[in-house]
Amino acid sequence: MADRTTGRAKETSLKDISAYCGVSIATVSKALNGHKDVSEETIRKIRKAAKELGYRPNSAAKALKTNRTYDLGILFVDEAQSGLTHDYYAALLDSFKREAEARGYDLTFINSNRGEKNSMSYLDHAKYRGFDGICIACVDFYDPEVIELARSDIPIVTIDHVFNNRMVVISDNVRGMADLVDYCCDMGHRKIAYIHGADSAVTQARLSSFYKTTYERGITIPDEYVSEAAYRNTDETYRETIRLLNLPDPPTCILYPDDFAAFGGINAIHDRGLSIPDDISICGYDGIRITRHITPHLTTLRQDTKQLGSKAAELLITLIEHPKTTLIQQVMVEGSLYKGETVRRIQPES
Amino acid sequence: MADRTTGRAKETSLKDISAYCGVSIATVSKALNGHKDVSEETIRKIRKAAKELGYRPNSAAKALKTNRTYDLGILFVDEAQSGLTHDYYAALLDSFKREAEARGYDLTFINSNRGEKNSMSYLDHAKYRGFDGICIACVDFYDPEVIELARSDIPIVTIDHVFNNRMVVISDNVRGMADLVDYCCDMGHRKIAYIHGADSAVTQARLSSFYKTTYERGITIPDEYVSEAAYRNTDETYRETIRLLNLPDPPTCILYPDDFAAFGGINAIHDRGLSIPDDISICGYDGIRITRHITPHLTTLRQDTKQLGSKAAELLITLIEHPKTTLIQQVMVEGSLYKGETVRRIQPES
DNA sequence: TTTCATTACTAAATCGTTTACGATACTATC
DNA sequence: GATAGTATCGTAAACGATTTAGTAATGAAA
Repeated sequence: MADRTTGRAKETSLKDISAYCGVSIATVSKALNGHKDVSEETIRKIRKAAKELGYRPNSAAKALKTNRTYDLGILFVDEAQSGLTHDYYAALLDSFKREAEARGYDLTFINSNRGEKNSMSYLDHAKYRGFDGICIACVDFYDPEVIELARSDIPIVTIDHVFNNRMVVISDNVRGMADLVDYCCDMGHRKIAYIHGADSAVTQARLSSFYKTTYERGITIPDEYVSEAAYRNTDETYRETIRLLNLPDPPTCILYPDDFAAFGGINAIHDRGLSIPDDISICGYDGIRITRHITPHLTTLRQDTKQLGSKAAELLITLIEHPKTTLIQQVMVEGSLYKGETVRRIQPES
Repeated sequence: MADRTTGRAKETSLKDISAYCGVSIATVSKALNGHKDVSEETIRKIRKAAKELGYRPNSAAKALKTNRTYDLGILFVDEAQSGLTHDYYAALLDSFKREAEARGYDLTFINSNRGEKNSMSYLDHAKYRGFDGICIACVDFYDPEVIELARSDIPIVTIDHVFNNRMVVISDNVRGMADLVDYCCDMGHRKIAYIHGADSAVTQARLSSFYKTTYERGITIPDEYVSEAAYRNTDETYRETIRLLNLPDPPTCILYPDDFAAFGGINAIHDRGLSIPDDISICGYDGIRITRHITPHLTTLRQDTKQLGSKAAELLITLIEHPKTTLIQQVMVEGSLYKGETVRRIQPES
């Protein structure tokens, strides 16, 4: 028999098995789900029949009855350039996906079809699909729709942004930036500039850590050594790098918002006829793959995306499966310094 | 009232609205779905109640009844390194996602939880979730499970691999490689080497196009100019590049499997103290973002991922919504040559 | 012999929708 | 005034599963 609307063959259901085996639907269900009040023999019979008839459970029916979908929603907005095509987030998503799937959960993108006839808010969409839990990773955290979602009663884990009373996995940007700055100082640099990314919780953490660490090392950072450039924007870092190089007292080391943006600086430095790291040292941030495949290898702070993603999935699923006993927590994931070759050891001026 | 298993509040259903408005559930359903046998007034009343009570449809119930999920499965296996963290595929997925969501479809990853207690084949999983359609993008196309899926009765679109009687969107690798080779020839190169990727339909298309185009330009390619290196593997391209440079009669131009792999060649060339493009010319393939942000800009063939992804989604959804009238087709998407700066104009030897 | 557990099974309700079909009332036509 | 047509709404079955409560049979304990 074929479905009228899709034209596809009808799938076999519990009813078919029950008719085939001469037992009730309830027994079939229980047998297949491993309940104990079914005899060994009927279990065998039913299992065999299920295989023969090509039975596959129906997630919609199961979800309708149990209120569990074993499907996780991921909010991953790829406006402009952050998102799927962003190495850091892509790696995060990949790791999250792996862990979730290993634990028996599927992944579906959350979206609000703005502009569509039946557009829904993120929350509407999440409720509509009945996600067991949600991961908010790459998004404008001040978007009202995101906040609405974060305030809902759906289990949620967030990455790199703290919401009140919600689970969160954060990359330790304070420690990361401190490691980076410490390394530069250890290499003898005292004139360190920082071109930081656009304002966000992440940026703030890195920026304050930058100031704190340099201060602790007895370094005073002149205002003109610190400026802003959008993440992953090479044009802006190019411009800011030129500005830094033009300074009467230019820095000996420049920190960039991220690895990709660092390429803007690399170009600016080369265009000036200078060489890295002989004439000037640079650092990226993130530790994307390409940094280890260029010469000289880019000095950077590698964020542990594998850990971040899998930990997020682990926490979220624990929260879903043990809502009472799981307490909301905040997990910090350390990155690791990748020394690379773009920071040269210099003799500090006396 | 709260759900016993999840502890979450119960969602309002059509029944609640029907009670609230004093009409039948059927009328509420019809009113909300825009059927014409409901009076304007009751529609208004029901719409208002739905808003007040915070009604949200339940996708599981809808799917159960209608056999339509408005959910698309994507097969996107990220073994080793191809997949989410692969620029080309990530861009593809992004574009596919955009188009699908704009047309009212969600995206869920297909996976077979191998090794898990309830592991399913790709097909089992797809049937279980009831996807309306499937996109197979980045995967081993000779995997028996993939073939089983491709033979099923589910609407499918494939990217870059032709299955019998299935829709497919392919990047024109023949034309792309021809454009690339032609450009190199136009720049005066006659000693062109090609380090191609591992065997696949894509590789074969590029390789045969490479031979055909060079032949047409009157160039004979010695066997030692052609060798293999895995895609996105810089170590292997490094090794092969060194080999090429050691040749008694080395090439003046080297073509790489992809942009990323080209970095292995770049390193090898620099390590030899040679410069690009003054001493040797190189080309990548794909047109990933970074190629336009390094100096010199990498000459490459930019694949139109935006078009590939959106076209795939468009075709698939058309097939889903008009199964009778839609004929299976094969769509070819042209890439575009990005000239960059890594191929130098030379005087061909006489 | 009666009583009580235990085992193996079933009936039926239920989850939230959609939809074929029937029912009613009103209007227009002859 | 009988008939047909139209507009509006309701009844009830169905989708495929889970689960509660209950039945029937068996054996053991009293």
